[in-house]
Amino acid sequence: MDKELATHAAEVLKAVAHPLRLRIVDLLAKDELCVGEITATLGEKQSITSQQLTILKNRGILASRRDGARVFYRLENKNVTQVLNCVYNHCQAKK
Amino acid sequence: MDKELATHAAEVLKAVAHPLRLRIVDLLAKDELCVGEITATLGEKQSITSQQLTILKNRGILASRRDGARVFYRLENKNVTQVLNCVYNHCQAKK
DNA sequence: CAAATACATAGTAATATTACAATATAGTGG
DNA sequence: CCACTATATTGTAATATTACTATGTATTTG
Repeated sequence: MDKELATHAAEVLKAVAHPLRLRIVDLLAKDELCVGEITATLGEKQSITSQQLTILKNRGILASRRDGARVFYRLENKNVTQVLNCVYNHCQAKK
Repeated sequence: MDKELATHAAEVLKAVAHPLRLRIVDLLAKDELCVGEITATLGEKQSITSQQLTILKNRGILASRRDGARVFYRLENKNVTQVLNCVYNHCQAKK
């Protein structure tokens, strides 16, 4: 297996290998949402949510658009959903 | 999405979110191999390879058995292969 | 038992990640 | 412009990860 591919794949995996980031991606799988909605839905602090949104955006998982005072985030890398489904199926199968 | 599921899924993702660990898992997808073979095939240092094998074993991804002086590692968590295939497909699709 | 081979672990310095509080910036309405 | 809402960023301490060297342990062979 290609070393470069491994490095790239590891970056993608690291990007989502965090409980809050996983929940954010899961939440945005359906529609785009603004930061306030994401924060409220997940019950996390504003600054932490924003921080993790920035990480996901920088790593190409999410994209954002500003609409007035609000910023909406959406899933940019749709393939990530499939990766997560695999992991979820695996986790639930283990129960 | 369940917070607990997110935490568990994140742990699995973190376990494989490392270039060398990904290459190890990929290598062991076919058969079990001993540490020496893994080290030689991947061209990494012995101690680092052993360290990463231990991490993968502790996190339930691999299992091992001793046969004389050698220790063979094998994929214990077969579901991980599917997760990795998703990531690889994604990475290659992006090219 | 001694030497050699195979593997694991300890110690460590550099770096990355995390959660948090505090503050800054952008936009809206009056 | 002012107050308010919405989001982003900064600074920081705690913790985790990484790569590496050196050393330890287990096993086989002579």
